[in-house]
Amino acid sequence: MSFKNNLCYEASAGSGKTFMLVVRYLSLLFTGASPSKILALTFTNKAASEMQERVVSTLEELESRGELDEIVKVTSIPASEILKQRKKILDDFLNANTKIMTIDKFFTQILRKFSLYTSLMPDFSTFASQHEIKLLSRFLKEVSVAGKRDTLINLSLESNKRLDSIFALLDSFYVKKQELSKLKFEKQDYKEHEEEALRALGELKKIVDACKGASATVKKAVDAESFTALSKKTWLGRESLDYRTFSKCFTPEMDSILLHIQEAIQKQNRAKEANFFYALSELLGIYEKSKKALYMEDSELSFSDVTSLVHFILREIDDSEFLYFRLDAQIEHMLLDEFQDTSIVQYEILKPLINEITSGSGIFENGSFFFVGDVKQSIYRFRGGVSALFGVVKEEQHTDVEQLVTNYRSQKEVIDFVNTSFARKILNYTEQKTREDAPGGYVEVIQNDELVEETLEQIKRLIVAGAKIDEIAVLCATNGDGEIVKQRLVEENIEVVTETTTKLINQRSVRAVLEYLKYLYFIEDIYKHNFFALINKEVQAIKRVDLSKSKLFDVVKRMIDIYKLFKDDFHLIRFLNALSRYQDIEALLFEYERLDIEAAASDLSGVRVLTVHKSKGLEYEHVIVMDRIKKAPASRDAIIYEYNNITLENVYLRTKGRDAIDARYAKALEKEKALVVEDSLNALYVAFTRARDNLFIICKTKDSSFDILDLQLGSSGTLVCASDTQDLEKSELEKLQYQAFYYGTQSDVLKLEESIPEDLKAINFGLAMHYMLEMLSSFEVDAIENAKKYDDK
DNA sequence: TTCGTTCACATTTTT
DNA sequence: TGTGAACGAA
Repeated sequence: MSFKNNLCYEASAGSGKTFMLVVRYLSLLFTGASPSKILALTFTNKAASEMQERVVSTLEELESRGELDEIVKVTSIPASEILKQRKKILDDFLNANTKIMTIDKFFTQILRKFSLYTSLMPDFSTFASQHEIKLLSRFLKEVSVAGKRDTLINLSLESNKRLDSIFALLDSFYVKKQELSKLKFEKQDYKEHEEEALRALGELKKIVDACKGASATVKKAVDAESFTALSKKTWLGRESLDYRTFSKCFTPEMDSILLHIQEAIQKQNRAKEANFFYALSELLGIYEKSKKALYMEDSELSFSDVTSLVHFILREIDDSEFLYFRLDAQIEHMLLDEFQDTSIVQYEILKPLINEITSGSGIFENGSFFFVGDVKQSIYRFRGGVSALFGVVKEEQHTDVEQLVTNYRSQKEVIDFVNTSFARKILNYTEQKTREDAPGGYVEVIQNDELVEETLEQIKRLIVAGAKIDEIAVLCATNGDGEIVKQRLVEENIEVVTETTTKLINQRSVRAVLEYLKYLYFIEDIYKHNFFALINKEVQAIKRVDLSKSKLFDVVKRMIDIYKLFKDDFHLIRFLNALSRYQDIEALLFEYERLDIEAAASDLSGVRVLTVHKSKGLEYEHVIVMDRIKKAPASRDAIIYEYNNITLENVYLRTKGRDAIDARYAKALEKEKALVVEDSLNALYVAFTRARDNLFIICKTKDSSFDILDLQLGSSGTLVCASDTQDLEKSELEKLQYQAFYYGTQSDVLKLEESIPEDLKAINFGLAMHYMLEMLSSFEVDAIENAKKYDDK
């Protein structure tokens, strides 16, 4: 096998994706590529640091690592030669400015480099989102100035949407701006269609009125004063009115009237939708302008701002050849992880670079392109990920495709279960193969509406069977579910590590404090009631506090004393700590939504509780997948984006019942629904494939998220947890290796062990220093403190 | 008994 | 935006 310059792996769960990424990376190093010219992009910081660490640890222990054989195969360099070079390669890697990072970080770096093209200062900071309240007020001001207030008000009234949801839609348009630019929206008249529909309804009414045995129901059915009332009638979706309600009065003429009404409504819907999108795109310009003004002012960008700006810079600026040249000079090889989660814009940004690399001309003569992913594990559509991109890109770039089909993670029973569960549900599902030395495993599907209790039972059962507590993971659908499980386990004195991301400000105790402060500030009874509800006490009067005279911290502390609240509550202690960053109560009340601090993590050791989404890329000996406690929310994205492969073909406004009347809309809706089903299937696939040995699935009887899989209740295999003797052997083995490392005779090993920590520290310090100096706004002592704070996230 | 309508109600995933 | 319960009518 020779090195392939343009290669992709379809890597199903547990098939050694990270292994192959590391092999690829190292193969490049061993064939002479400079580490600073290899761009390796991941989606999470966790994955990026894991890869960085794996590269180092693999190099350190290369002679005993499986990667070595694979590198030999890929590079055709003999093992002895590779081992000879190992130390130099490792040194080079540690000393180089490596480019293993998240895709967002990469884009942020590009933007910093070229920020002047957008009149931005390079020291901007990035957040998940911009300051919403500020943005909103700015936007409203700009709308006024532009004389578009009527547009906004009409849009809100006619679509029956509140300002905040309009705002959300604007943002959604902003994110997809580039894709939407191909679609044109025009203003249309819809009133004529409404009149037409009502006129036809009148005819229907006449027939019913003339009918002697007409029931009250049928009379009510054809009674509608307005178009809105008419559009709510459920019979509109019928093919014929020849059914119970109309039966006594039915004439064939009624059906032709029905058809007539349906056509009018369809036209009205389409016209209104066109108007809606027209108005939305009119306001989009203002929205963008406000966003821009705000991020210039605050030097604070959201992730989507960064992406959108980078796209703008690389596309719109005349000098783009020069820009790419500057980028290119630093990148020859590209490795993309989890490619199925990439969004269209992200790909559009990378595309010119990839094209250059795959065409193999100029400085890219020796360049290479490589990506891995698994469309079955695409669960980030809501964030813009388009899994169809995977297939399109491998066609577009004529990439060699290889499948990794052996699962090195799980035992046979788990793999068999996953195969049978998903083979009939996922199109073109490739069966995963079991590795020979993993014939065991245990899977049980349990139905019990007491989800949390059942989960607890299974955890106890695992512990009794000898499972180590750190090797047990509970995967749930939402962060809230995770919190509930955690609390229950704590009650049972079982140690828990929550990896759910629950914001500090969502904690009960913190919310109570906030409600209390809101009451002091706004003096609205609602906050008082909220406060006492949150602390489980009878509502009583709250003593007023002069907020201008007391320090925020003291006010809160006194209040905690008075109400004897939440003793030893870690969340509250964290919150008190965070209070110092707010100057006064106003700053707090208007800014706290953006407080990004996460709730205090519990123990270091214990049962892992996390969401399925969080669990991606992780693995555990024993996995319990718990059904969602609450029922799934109804799909409520107001805009349906219709894709054909990766091209945005059309947008629709989600309207109840419209699918019965409008075939085009029905098709788009069906596609959207299929994608939603695919998302939930993929989420389950991710969840099930986290398990190495034992997998428990706990379903409820109604509205179960496992319904789509038609699982059989029952168990297969035998429940075995790593026994004590095995554990002993294992730890002894580890110990031996460890000692050899320190007291071994090979001097180079010893030297390596000594030099790495220092080198890393020195390198990191150097990088940090360099970066800090870059961020320095002026050569003054005060500026240093500021520069130190800039985080290159 | 069954069909149809209306009303009240519940409600996510994250770089 | 769906969905189950409750109610009303055939």
